[in-house]
Amino acid sequence: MLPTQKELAKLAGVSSGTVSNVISGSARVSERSRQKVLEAIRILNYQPNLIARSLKTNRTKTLGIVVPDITIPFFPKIIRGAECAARERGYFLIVLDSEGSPNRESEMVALLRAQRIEGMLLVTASGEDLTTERWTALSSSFPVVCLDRLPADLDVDFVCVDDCGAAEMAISHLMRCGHRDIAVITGPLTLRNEQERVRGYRQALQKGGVPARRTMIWNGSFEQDEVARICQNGMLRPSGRPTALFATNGVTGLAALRSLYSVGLSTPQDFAFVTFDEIAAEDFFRPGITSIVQPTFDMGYRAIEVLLNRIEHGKNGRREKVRLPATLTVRESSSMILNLNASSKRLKKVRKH
Amino acid sequence: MLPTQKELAKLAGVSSGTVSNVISGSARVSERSRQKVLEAIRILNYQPNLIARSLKTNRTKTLGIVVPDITIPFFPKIIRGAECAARERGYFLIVLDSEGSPNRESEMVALLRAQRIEGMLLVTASGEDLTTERWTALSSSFPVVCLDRLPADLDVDFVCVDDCGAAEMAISHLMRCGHRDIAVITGPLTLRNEQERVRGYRQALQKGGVPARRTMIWNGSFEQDEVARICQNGMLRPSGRPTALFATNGVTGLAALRSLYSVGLSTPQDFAFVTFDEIAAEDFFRPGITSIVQPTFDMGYRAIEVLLNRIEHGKNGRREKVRLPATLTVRESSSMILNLNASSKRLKKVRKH
DNA sequence: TCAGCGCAATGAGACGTCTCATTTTTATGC
DNA sequence: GCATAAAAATGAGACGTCTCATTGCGCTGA
Repeated sequence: MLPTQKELAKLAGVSSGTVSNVISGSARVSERSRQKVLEAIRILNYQPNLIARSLKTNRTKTLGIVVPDITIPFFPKIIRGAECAARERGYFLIVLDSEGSPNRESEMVALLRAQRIEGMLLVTASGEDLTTERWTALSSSFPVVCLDRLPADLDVDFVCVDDCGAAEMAISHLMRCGHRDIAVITGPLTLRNEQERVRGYRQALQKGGVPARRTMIWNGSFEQDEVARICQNGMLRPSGRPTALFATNGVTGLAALRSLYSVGLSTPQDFAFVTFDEIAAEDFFRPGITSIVQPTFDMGYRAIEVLLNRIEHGKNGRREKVRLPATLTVRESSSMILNLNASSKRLKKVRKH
Repeated sequence: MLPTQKELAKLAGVSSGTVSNVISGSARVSERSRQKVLEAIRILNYQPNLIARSLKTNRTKTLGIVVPDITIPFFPKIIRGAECAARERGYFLIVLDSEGSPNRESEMVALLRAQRIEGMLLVTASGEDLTTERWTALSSSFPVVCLDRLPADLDVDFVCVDDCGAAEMAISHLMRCGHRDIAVITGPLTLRNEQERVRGYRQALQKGGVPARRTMIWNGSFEQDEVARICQNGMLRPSGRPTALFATNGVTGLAALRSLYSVGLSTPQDFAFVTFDEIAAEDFFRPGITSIVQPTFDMGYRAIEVLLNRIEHGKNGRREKVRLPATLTVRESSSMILNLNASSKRLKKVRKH
């Protein structure tokens, strides 16, 4: 149906080898032959069959990226950066969604393997599940670069944000506003970067001379209901209530905020709030949410660079470990200097309801 | 490197044909041989080479989707639905981003053609540019289903929302709140669905007995600056100012809102506001924005169904034209009954600044 | 004129799979 | 035990491309 090189050869009156040489530019061809072939290409509207080429060359010029949930805005932005870098270097990018399930993640990787892709970016769905064996299985067929979420204690190429430093920056900011009782609500702590962010939280408190208390570290998840329960318990308790809340990721942060609003608490009146990731970047929405903004495009872009490095310049050699800095965008949810009296008065009213 | 059927055959002690039959299930194989082959597959960790299979069968089981901007939240949601439907039917989905450029769009389609995909969903970047010739070029190699944005006057398979009806619903809602001076800010009117949405706007006004005025129809775009200029001009003019604004898409709507807030106008105090698409779905952000919510997942899902129908059951036959209903989510940006006095007083204050 | 050289062009073969015509094995009935 | 039919297994060939060893050709200098 679609024209082949053989047909081009017949039309141009040259051999199939010459046609191939014109198309791939892999050998010298006389100007006369070249023109005849190009003309034939034009006439037949020929397009090389990448399938056949891949079979012969054993190269697909295709990369993959697996993310846990493409509808979380964080990931499309990363994908954009990755796709851009891939295209610039002449590679395709296949996007797959593991829907947060390690099983589906393995399926996706198997599919990519069957498609003979040359490398993959992985934002893993599994945290602790990513054991050495699983990692070996995942990365046995092609290079894999981890993105955002890192497997614990494995020596792999990765690109992520300086989670610890960013969290520390956020907490320091809250402390400068007068807060001492700062709670943190986390996602699943099986994820390495969640741990790092908690570490940054602790570190900032320590530097500020405030002891980190267990009752202020709320081990949450990505589940709306679970986060709601935890946050409501923590915020409405009679004593030892935090004046500020830090969420270690956007999904959890949104769930926390949603749940607290639903019981009548709001930020910044009742608690200061800072979250990793942008929830609503638009400054005219109230409350404006102070956020740690990750360099999403760059993360995707750099990750592809690391991956192609690995693909094109050897499998061995030191793993690249890239940590990009994040920035803090201060908005009203955290910008007020703490006033303990006013806030505890308001809270009493809320509790009466 | 990766094991092949030939190696399986040798290990299992059967012929390559038998191995193939076991793997593809295309012919009867004795239980004994089947077990031997399965065992060999297990031992060698064999995975079929889809490249080679595709070359032989001329089928890739791969579909494509091209969207104008993956970072607009609307599209990932569609992609999710499409990916889900594709996977259920055993197809891959390659996601590409045309970045709103018709040229890049053509490149992407060429790439997909070279990859020998079997069909494609297209949210076209070009509006008026999508002439019959261009369409023929795009769809000459495989079936194409248009999504969301439709080419004008072409008989194609498509899935979109009932744009006209949804817009009509939004405007009727505003009229029920007492508004008569309702402006509409559009995206590029080269896009067919933008036209449809304006048509719905006109239709609602007509049904309500209000003449549509040219000064109330603001022909905008996706560009922040252009939308800002238009909206600020329209909203700050001395007389004939609209009391309500309807945006025909989320990108334009966000730009409009941003620009009006930046000059001190806000909704719902100074103007009622309704937009196509969700800008911030979270109900605790103020102002809550009344929005037309499209069934994004379903759109993607249905589009794949239509596409696979076309692929698996013949290229000919009537084009499927699917229009899904959208819903209106009323929030505070439009929920107040119009009070002309209050609003004009506020406006004067704003203009003085 | 012709050997020697270098550039062009050639076309067979391979990549891993599936298909299908053919051969071999097994089962059945007498 | 043998003829026959049915079932199973076989392996060569093709898909479209690239590669590479070989051939063809024109030019140079002796």
